[in-house]
Amino acid sequence: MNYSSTEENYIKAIYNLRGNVQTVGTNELADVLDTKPASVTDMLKKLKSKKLLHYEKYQGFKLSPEGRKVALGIVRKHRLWEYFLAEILEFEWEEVHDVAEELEHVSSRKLIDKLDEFLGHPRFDPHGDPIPDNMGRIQSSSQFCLTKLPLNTLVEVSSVGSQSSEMLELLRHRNILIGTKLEIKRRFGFDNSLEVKIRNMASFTISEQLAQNIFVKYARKA
Amino acid sequence: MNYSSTEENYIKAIYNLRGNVQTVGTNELADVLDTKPASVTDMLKKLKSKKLLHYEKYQGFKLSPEGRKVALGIVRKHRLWEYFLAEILEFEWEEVHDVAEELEHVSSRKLIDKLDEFLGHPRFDPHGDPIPDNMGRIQSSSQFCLTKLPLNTLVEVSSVGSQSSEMLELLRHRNILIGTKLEIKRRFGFDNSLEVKIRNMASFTISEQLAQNIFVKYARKA
DNA sequence: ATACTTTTTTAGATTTGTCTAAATTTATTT
DNA sequence: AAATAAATTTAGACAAATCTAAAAAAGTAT
Repeated sequence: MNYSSTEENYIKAIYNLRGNVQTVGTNELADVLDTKPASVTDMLKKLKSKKLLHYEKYQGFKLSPEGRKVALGIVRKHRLWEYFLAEILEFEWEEVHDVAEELEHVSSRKLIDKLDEFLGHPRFDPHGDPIPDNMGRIQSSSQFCLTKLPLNTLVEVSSVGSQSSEMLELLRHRNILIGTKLEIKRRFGFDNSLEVKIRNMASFTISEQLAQNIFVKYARKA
Repeated sequence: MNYSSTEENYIKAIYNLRGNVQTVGTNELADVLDTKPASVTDMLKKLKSKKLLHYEKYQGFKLSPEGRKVALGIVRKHRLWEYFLAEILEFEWEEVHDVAEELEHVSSRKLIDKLDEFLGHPRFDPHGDPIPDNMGRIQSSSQFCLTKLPLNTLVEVSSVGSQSSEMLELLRHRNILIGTKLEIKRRFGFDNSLEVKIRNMASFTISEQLAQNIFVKYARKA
């Protein structure tokens, strides 16, 4: 099945609003899509008739399994394009979102799988959000980017966002490896650099660019 | 100004039908756009009101200078994406067109200029058609691809479509340089390979892939 | 120059996605 | 539980791009 850009934007917005768990409201969706509630209602009927969501009037709505699959496909495209723009075309990371909003609606399946391959199957986009694979599987959300970590919380490094040898060299030099336990002591607003503490070591600071490529999960204090 | 995908497709089709010289007919345009003459008439009025073409009813139409500028912008995007698909993502050259039809409507100017830079400012797409530069200048049409050359016509190599060192090495080995005079003696339909003759040398064959990267202009017999 | 054919345009309808304004349902107060 | 507020849906309209069927203009033939 192929869906219009508008339909895709609705699906994606519903997905982004609530992974898929709770129910979403009409006003809320109108708000993020920058449109009117009446327009949302019209589209909901259409998406329901295409079996992309569960919807009963006045009762809210949520994606169906099929709708979720579509959403993950769009998210995959969006995040791969963001990665391409930032890593290959050297866009600043704040600039990538709007362009990716357009690119994500290009429909060729082969395009996106070839792009994925060319990029080396990255698992996270420049914002640290996970990229679904070509089967629609997404990294468990218990993992997140170091840039989003609250202070003084012990976590364990679970993956890195790129395989560039320069970055891996830097990580090795800092003694940051998969499984390393660390916490953030301070955040400097000026350049978003972070002061990092690893047990038994003096704390040190790392740049925002590096932090964006480090993904962690909560560590049991054990 | 930003134009809809549909408007862009009309502009591009008019441009492709006649560089910009003669007048185009309604039926003819309906035909290449796979739509009906009545729809074409409607769109002509709209494009005229936007000053993208000269049009008087029943008298045919052609692009205005502004329309031509828009057309060249779209052609540039189309051909750069084709080049990207073929050279970077390793699409077969017959596959690139349809995907580029979608990508060409992505509007970011920065995207296309960064892409151009990343690709090394290629001057020809995988079909041998020239890529307009970011000022809308296009290689003079007196230059064309070796694959489109009639038999037994003396031409002079004027440029090559890629700078890959492997290809340049092969060209050097064949004694094909910018300025080399040659003619095509035979075309083999099976694999589209070409038998090439350079003065004072035994003729030899070159592959379709290589021919696609050789651009020539008519040589004065001098 | 009259009749026929082809091309082009008009008129009116359709689809998609949107809107406003009014009506309806659900939720919250008191 | 009645009144009020908030969220949601309906009804009717609009713009973009398309279509069909019919009318008008241009071109061609005899």
